[in-house]
Amino acid sequence: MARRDRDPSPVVPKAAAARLSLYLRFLESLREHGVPTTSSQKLAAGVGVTAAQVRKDLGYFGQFGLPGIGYRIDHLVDELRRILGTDRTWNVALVGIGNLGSALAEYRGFERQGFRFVALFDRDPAIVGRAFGSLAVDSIESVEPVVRVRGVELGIIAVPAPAAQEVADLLVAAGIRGIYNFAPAVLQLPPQVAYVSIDLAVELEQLSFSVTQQRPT
Amino acid sequence: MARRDRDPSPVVPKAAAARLSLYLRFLESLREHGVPTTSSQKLAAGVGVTAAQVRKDLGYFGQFGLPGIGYRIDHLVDELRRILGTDRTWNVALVGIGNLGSALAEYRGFERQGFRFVALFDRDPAIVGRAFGSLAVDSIESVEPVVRVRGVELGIIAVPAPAAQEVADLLVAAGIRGIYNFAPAVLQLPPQVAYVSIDLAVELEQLSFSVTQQRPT
DNA sequence: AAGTGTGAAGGCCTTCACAGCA
DNA sequence: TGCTGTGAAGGCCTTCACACTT
Repeated sequence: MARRDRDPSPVVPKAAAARLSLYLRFLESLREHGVPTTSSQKLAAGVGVTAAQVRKDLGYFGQFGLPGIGYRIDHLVDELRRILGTDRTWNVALVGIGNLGSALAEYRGFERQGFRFVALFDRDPAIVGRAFGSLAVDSIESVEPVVRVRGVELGIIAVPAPAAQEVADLLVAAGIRGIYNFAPAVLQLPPQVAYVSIDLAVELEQLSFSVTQQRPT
Repeated sequence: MARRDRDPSPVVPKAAAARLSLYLRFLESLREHGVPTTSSQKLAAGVGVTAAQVRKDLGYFGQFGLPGIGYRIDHLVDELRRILGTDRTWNVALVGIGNLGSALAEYRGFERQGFRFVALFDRDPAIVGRAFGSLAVDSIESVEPVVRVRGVELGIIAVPAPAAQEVADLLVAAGIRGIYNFAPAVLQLPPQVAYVSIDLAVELEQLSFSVTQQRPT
């Protein structure tokens, strides 16, 4: 007996989605140089993949190219932004204003892509109240009301590993929709909350592994 | 006609190597709690993969388990460190002492895994000379001699995107063996130089993509 | 009885190759 | 002619299943 609604939306390989951001970065830099169109070949060379892969990846989301011509950069940039969800502004909260958190709070790269910090939290009373630009650090106690009032949708966790799960639970309880975790810990989250995790030391270990194996990544 | 030396060393899936670090983190935390042994099942639950995957991944590097018992944690930690190359200390140089670079210079997580900063560089005269712990920031001009004299093997790039390739070239010319890049740029490097790249904003875009698709990563 | 190590099967992702369009 | 879009083929990675070990 056939099941209805089996796999309702197009299945996009996770790896393909990850490359979309790289394509977008490269297209933006081309646009800054006034280039009007490009090809899958040039795009591929710019981000270090094959031309077939570029076409296949874009093909999961629609038809954006012109046979014989290539891709109109303005158009493809708009489409990629829409697909990635960065054609709008996201309200972001940052929890943990230590070394890494402070740097993230001042990092300009997020804002450029449509991510805006609207709340900063820390547990340490010596840090609560400190100002970053026009934003003041709030106490971790006030996560729930602040997240709701300011319409925070994404949370960034930059606290020590032992506190990470607890912070994640707070953010989830406050209704956050996605978590970006820098703590070296694996978080347990409900399936409806999106999750991206980066462990800076793990990545560095991958480098020492590559060097040790005498093989470039 | 058969080719000699075809594929001389065991082929390890890249993804498998990446998980080794996660296994190591989890094992270290178990050890801190005084646990003497564990199983592929428990290890898998701790890092969010399947037990078969754990056994397969470890199987690429040797036989570390005891049938009926599991894995001796002390032993497996030592083996993983050896495999990942973190059973020794690595001398690391950090280039670009802005917000992110400053945070990385003070981040304790690297040292804990055997990575030691022995040189800091920046182009800005206002930053050169500033001290981080016992380390002073050197001018970018002195990369080559400093890298050679202090035996730097790995370089971390935390400069703006337009300067990243130039900095990478300097590090390569100085004889560095691996580069960890935080700049939102794709670097061209000779094949013998290992390469790991993280774009913090790209990862955040993956989060907004997941939320937009209403699908957890 | 419990749990590893591993060939075989399966599935997903990448590469190939070319029809079709500008 | 140049380049995209896309089925088909190929390859890599994951999952399965069980022989084997303690």
